[in-house]
Formats: sequence, C-alpha cells, structure tokens
Amino acid sequence: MRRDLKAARLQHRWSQSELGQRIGLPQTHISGIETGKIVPRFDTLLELVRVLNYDLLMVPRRLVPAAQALIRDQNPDRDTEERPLYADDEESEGQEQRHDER
Amino acid sequence: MRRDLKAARLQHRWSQSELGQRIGLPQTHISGIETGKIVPRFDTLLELVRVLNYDLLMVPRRLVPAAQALIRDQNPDRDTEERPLYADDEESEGQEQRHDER
DNA sequence: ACTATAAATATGGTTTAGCATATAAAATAT
DNA sequence: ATATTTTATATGCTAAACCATATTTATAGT
Repeated sequence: MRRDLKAARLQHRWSQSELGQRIGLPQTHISGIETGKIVPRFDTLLELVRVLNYDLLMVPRRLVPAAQALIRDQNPDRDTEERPLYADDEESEGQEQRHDER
Repeated sequence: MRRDLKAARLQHRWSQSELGQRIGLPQTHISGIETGKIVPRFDTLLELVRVLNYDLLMVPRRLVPAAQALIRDQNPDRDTEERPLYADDEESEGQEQRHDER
C-alpha cells in the first residue's frame, strides 16, 4: 500500500513536502509512511489517499480480482510513474494544476 | 466505514468479543471503533477487514461508482444485516461455521 | 420476572502516531 | 563542480491507539 501511495504521489509529480502541506503533515511524516517506518492511523491514510484522487473501498475478498481488473483496464495507466521529478516536459497532466513553487 | 465494519461482523454473526479474539483485540476496542470513539491504525483496520473476508482497495475516485456497482450486483446481499444475534434460524449461512462458545 | 450474553463505559498503564525542528544524505538542475 | 531540491534520520514532546481489567448498560432467551 505504501507502494501505491508513493506511485500516486509521483503521478501527481508532488514532492513529499507538497503532499504533506495539502493535508497538514510534515514531510518527515510522509517519508516515514512511505518507507514503512510509520503505520498511519486510518483517518490519516484516508486523507492522503483522497488528496491523491483515490479512495479506499471495502470489497469482498471474492470480488477483489474483478475490481482490480476493472481498475486496470478502465485506467489510462499514466506513464508518469518513475520519471524523475521535474523532468523536461511542459505538457499539462490533466489533473495537474501547477508544478511547484520555489 | 465503521458502519460497513459492523455490518460485515453481523453478517458473520460474530459478537465483538468473538471478532476481537480472532485478531487479538479486546472487545472494548472493537466497541470503541464501531462507535467511532477510536480511530484505528491502518494495520489494525486491515486485520479487521480481512478476518471478515473483505479487503481494502485503493481505487481512483473516477472509478469508485463503477467499483461499487460491481460489488452491489455481484454480491448476494446477505439479508442477515440487522437480525438480532442468535435469532431463531438453524439454516446454514454458507460462510458460517459456528455460533459462539462460552 | 430472572438469567445469560453482548455492548458500552471507566481507569490506569505502555506504545506509537503525529508535531516541530534540525540535520544529513541523496537526487536533480544549472 | 556546486547549488538546489528532495528524501531520510534523529531528538523531544503531546495526543491517542492499544492493552488489561472491572463495571455498567442494553439486548436476548427462558
């Protein structure tokens, strides 16, 4: 799950600080969560997930594969994933508002 | 979410103690969670959800309705929900193994 | 009514999430 | 190379999750 969180954050091209600011968490905390050194409370994780345009669903184990399949092929599968932050593109990312302030 | 948790527990016809024992939580804690007086850690909630034969999925907000629909109509919608514990039926409930021990 | 079980509340103690700040290490940009 | 940004680590503090136990209140069965 930390994996997905980080992936989602990178999709948005947000730094840990940027993500943290949006829900009032210090960068150090985001780091702790992503590296697995901290297990967040459920409400904290929910906030994180939601600001990243995701949500948490409680789904019957039986239906998990179907649900995952739905997600897989209904999703554009943004290539973003592992590009370095601030790579050399200027094309809008759709969901994206801005890149960063510095 | 507490709602769903409790509903799932009732589907299994488990008391709070019973549910608690299966993952090593005291009854008092389950109660606190169900009444919203306690926000569980994420790992705790995951254990709860999983022992109840559910799982947590991180799904893109866009696809939440579709996922919910999938769950709704792929699911037998066990009538159980709000019957009092130990109601007068002896018909097997499929998922069910036993009632309780004391 | 009474009995038994389930659920909620209370007290006290331990662990850890979460906050703030500082700093070090790693990655990126110029 | 070197400056900048991002990420990870460390320390001290507070709030709350979590544990154990006891008790009360509510619900269900007889």
